[in-house]
Parts: sequence; C-alpha cells; structure tokens
Amino acid sequence: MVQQMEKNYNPKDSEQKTYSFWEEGGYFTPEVDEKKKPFTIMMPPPNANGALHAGHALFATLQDIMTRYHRMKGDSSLWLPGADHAGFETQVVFDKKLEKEGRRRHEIPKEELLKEMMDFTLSNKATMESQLRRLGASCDWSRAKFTLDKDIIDTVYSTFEKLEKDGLIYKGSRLINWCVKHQTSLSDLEIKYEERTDPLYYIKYGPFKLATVRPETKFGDTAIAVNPKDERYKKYVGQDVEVETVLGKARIKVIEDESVDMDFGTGAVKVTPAHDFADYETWQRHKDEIPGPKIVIDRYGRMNEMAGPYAGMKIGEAREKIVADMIKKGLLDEKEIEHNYKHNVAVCFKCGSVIEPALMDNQWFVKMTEKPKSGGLSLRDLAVKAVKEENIKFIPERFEKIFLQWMENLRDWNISRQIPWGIPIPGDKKQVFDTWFSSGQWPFAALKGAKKGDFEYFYPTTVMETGADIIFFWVARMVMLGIYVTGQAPFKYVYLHGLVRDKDKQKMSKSKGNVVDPLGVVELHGADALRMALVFANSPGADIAFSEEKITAQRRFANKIWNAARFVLSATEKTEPNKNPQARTQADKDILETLEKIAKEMAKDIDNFQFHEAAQKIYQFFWHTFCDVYIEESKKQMAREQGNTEQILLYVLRESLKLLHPFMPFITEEIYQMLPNKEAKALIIEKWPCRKD
RNA sequence: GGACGGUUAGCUCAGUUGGUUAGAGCGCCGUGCUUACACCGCGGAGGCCGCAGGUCCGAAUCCUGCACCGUCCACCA
Repeated sequence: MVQQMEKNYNPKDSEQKTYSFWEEGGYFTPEVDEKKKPFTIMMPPPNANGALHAGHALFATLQDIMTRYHRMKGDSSLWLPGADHAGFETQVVFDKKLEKEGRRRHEIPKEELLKEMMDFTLSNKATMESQLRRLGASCDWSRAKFTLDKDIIDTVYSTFEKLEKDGLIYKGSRLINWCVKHQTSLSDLEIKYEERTDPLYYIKYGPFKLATVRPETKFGDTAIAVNPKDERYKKYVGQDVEVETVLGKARIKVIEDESVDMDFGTGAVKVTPAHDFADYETWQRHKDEIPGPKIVIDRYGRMNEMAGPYAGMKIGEAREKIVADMIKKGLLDEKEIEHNYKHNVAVCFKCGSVIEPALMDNQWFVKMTEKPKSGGLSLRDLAVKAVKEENIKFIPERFEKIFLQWMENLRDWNISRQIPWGIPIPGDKKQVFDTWFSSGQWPFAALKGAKKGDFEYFYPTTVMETGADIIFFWVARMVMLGIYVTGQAPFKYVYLHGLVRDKDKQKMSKSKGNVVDPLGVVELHGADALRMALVFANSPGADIAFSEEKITAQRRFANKIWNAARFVLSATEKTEPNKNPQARTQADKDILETLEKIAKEMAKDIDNFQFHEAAQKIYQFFWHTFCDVYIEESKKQMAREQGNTEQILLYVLRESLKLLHPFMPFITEEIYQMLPNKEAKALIIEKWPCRKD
C-alpha cells in the first residue's frame, strides 16, 4: 500500500474515482429517519444557461462543508440539487446565441423555438451537474429537481390559484418597466440607474414655463401640476389654460399636488401619466379632475399616431426634430436650454437600453402589502414578522436590516413577462411567469416533488446559503411565498456570501477577460485545493479576491497531508499494536490534547458559520502542530523505542482526516482508505471527532 | 438623498461577547537536500491596527466626529 504512494500528491488520478465510490455507495442519499435530526440545504439551482463560474464553486464548497459536517455528526443530511430554467436570463443568453448565428427569435415558430431552448437548457444542465461532481458536491442526485419539472409547475400553479383566491393577484393595465430591446416588462429589481448628462429644456406652455428632458412626451400630457403652497401659480389652479404646442393650440388643466418641488425648474411640471411613474401616480390621485393616460410612444420605442408629423420616428430622432420645431415657433428659447443637466436614467440590467415606462394591458401583479381574503398578514408582513421574531436569522447579521428596509417600501410585483421561455401563465397564451415567481417557491416546491415524505421531514430547511446579490430577487420572495403557502418560514438561517472577484478585486466578467474557470483550476490543482482556497481566510458576506497564489498554497497543503500520511503509514507498517500502551510522553499528551481542543473549536466554528476559522485551525494544527512538531518528535521517540508513538501517529492522522474532510473531501477519503485503523467503510460517513458539543 | 460595509505586516486577508509580547498565507532575508514532503525544514526582518477625540484599570475590538474606498436602496420633471 505505502509503496504505491507517489512522492507527490496527484489529485487528477483519484478524484473522479473517489466521487463515484461515494455516489455508488449511496452516501449522499439520506433516509427519512425520525430518530435522527434532519439537516437540509436546498441548493440554489444554478441557471442552466452556461457553465459553472467561480461563484458556483464558492457556494458548492460552503454548502458541501455544511452537508459533510452534519452527515458526520449523524444528522440525516440532505443537500438537494437542482437547476433553474432561469426565464429571462436564459432568454437573453439564447437570443445572443441566435444573433451570432444570424437568426432572430421572432422568425422561428414558437414550438420549434421552445424545443430548441429546452435542448439548450438540458444540455447545459447536464454539463453543470458533472461539474458539480468534479467539485466534490455531496448532494443527493437521486432527488435532483428542475424548475420545469411537471410537479414543480403544478405547485407553482396551485400557489398562483391560492393567491388569486385570496385576492392577491390582479391583472390589469398598469405602468410597467418596458425593455425595448428585449420586448418584455421587467420587475423593479431588473432595472438599474445610470447617470446621464442631457439637456434640460425650458418649454413655453401657455402662461407657464416647464422644465423637461423629454419634450417628445409632451403629446401625452394630461395636466400641469404645481405645489399647493406655490403663490406664483395660485390663480391658474383648477382652470383649463390655453397652451400652444408644435401641434397647435390645446387646453390643459392645472392641478395642485404635494409632490411638486417648488424649487426645481420653474416649479410647474407637466403630467404625462402614460410615460412616467411619478406622473402616473399623480394621475391616480387626481383621477376625477384630469383625463387618463395618453400613450404616444409604442412598444418599439417609436412615436405613435398621436405625435402627428413625428409618428414613426424613434424617440431620439423625434426629440431633436421637436426641439428644432419648438425653437422655430418660439416655444423654446435656445438660451434657456441647460445643457449639462445630470440625472439618472433607468436602464435594463442586462442590455443597458433605456427603460420606457409603458402602459400595458394584461399585466399580472402580486399585491405585496394587502391582506389576503382568507385572513392573516400581507405577504410583506409575513416576511417582516418572521425576520423580526427571529424565525429566520441572517449571517452576517447586518443583512437583516438591509432585508427589512427593502421590505418597507415594496411596490406590487409584476410577475408577467412577454418572452417565450418560462412557465406559461394559466389562461394567458402570450405571457410567462417571472422566473423568480417559480424559484421563489423552490424550498417547498422541490421537497414536495422529490420523494414521498420528504417535505414533512426536511421542511423547513436548515440553511439557505446564497449570494448576497440576490437577497431581494430570491431570498425575500422565498420567505414571503414559503410562509404564505406552508405557514412556515422556508429556512432557519440565511447565510450570504460575497462576490468572487479577481486578484485585483475586479468583478469577473467575460468582457474583461478575467474570469476564472473553476473547472480549469480543478484540472490543474485539484478540487480540494480550490475549495480550501475559497474558504480560507474569507469571512461571511465579504467579497473574495481570488488568486492563483491562494490555490497553489492550498495545493501545497494537500501535498503536505499526502506526505504526512506517507510517513505515518510507512513508519507504522511493521509495528505491533499496543507495543507499550501505558507509556505516554509529554509530546504524546500534548498532541492528543490539542487535537481534542481543535475538534471542539472547529465544531463551534462550523455551527456558527465561521468556516474560515475552522479551515485555518485545521491547517495550522495539521501542518505546524502535527507535522512540524509531533512527527519530528515521533522520529526520536521511535528511535528510542519510547512510548506508543506509532498508535498515536495513526490515531491523530485518522482524526485529522475527519476534521479535514468537509473541506478537502477527496484527498482525505483517499488516504483514509489506506489506513489500517479505519472504523467505517468510508470517511464520508465517519463520526465527527468532537464527542460533546 | 438614505442605509450599510471596508480602512490591521510589501500583497491578500483573519482577529465571535474589550484582557497578558496583534496572527496567517504569499512575498522578502539568512540557512539546511536531517531516510514523509525542496509543493520542505529551521531561524529572521517587517505593523503609532485610516485620522481626531471619548468611555474604561485596560480598546484593533465600545461611543462620537472626520477622511478615503466600496456596495446597496430610492430617484423629482
């Protein structure tokens, strides 16, 4: 056995064999066992539209550490894997692919398109699954779920029906965020703001002068609003004033509204309810006094027939023409244009196109702040209550405040999308659900569909481990929908990790070319080195600067473990057991005592989600306490035939492998299989050394 | 505009309820191929713990203010 051990550890040869050994042994598949404590993690289902990236490697590592630790602690440990069809995200990726091939989405018959997209998604899903295996993820593949599985869709539909019955769903004509490029509505979370410098025009408007950056929306004006406290305009309030526009004369009503800032521009503002969120709300407050929204821009970002001679022009072009015509007609004084006006513009978070607030029919919304008809709290309040009463705890704690703050000012959730890819909305042929509406049900939906009895036993789950960047998109929705549907918060802890950045702390992105492919790292240095590098010296919630040096440092550690084992196995090969069981040197006592202490501390660290602490402790212990001190001492002791050094070497090695296993599963299992003193068939199901908590 | 995070050795970062000479990895300097490992061992240099106050017997750790970097939320024409 020992003679077969190479001088240097070579992960490539063994990792995949070891993984098959575990998977075939059924060690990832827990039983429903009332005598055991359940430990459950739902894997955040990766988007099945590409390969795994460094962020996936991080979550796989952290979740695997917890799962392996709890499995060794004797809990019935389920880590349920999955894949997400990822509606809009996948649509964007797929549209780009089509574009490269010179094709267009709307030129392909829908059925054909959907089939092609499904093939694309399933093939990505298969790739991801094999990549997760390479990372050592000990998740239960026999329970794997996909967000387009029939039973998941059924659950999504039944939740939708429940919401409808409770009066929490409404369908209507509402102003939504419209992406002109992707031809779909987006939720408030899917837009971001960019600072732009645009001209601010002071337009003559009857007796008023109005400041605006978007003169082209003027044709959609239905009122002029002023602040009730503004003495300058008091005399016009309530009147229809005559105004001249580039299209001729018209009459428009002047109203009072608190929201108008007297100090901005001229203190008078045009109200364009069809193309501006604030104006839409203004109209809602003055429905009886002023006409409703007048649409002047179509869904392709062009002026419609309401714009007279400008009809058919794109927004930018129309704006230029209109401004020029206004100047000609004396409706705009060139000197009064403020050219360097800085303001924020809403853009699509994927493509950066300007978001057009658009009035669309048949949009589905979920009411966030209204109580359901059947009684109880609103979705928002259910979530707030659960967090405030500590049924759900955030790690790190500060995310609790961020979560609650976001909950405070929630608007209704637009759950309809006009893309083909997704779960169709029942009875609505042209729209699908926002993908987060289905993934927001992931914990209970996946458990209900996995195996009989799973939901009852494994729900609520223990930990939701995911990226801090999707706390609103996903975590918030899971909390609300989870409690609403099942009556219980879907998880007890939310552990949030940061972003994996490159060595200069830059965001990884394809365009920058600084993306680290985790599978390439595995190929080169082994999965254990990658995993250890990701947890070592990284505290919860913090971003990680990821570098080659960190990985090689851990590869060296793996090599150290390998060689320590090589030494221990060869040194103890020929010894008789219990040669001199009574005698223990001070060095023997010290190492055993330290081991005990380390095991206890590590358990506490992992229980408290301080994985980096646990990783550093075992690293320190193994390398510097065990190898540098004890192994060196043991050589002297063996030369003197003093004590029972050989047994202690084997014992400490075996116990160390247990402590290391959640972090570096492959090398530890491989060495464990060579031990003469192993206690179980596999290290993965060994007992954690810490006897008491 | 609002909230939050960071600022500790050359670099990347730990430091969990405040307590003896502040730690790690990489890097650097010196040295050793001692029969596990040179992907190593041994020894060493290097830190007014962002700045200014305050609380305390005692503060990197708690409080106040400031500076710089970063993140998130909101978004008024």
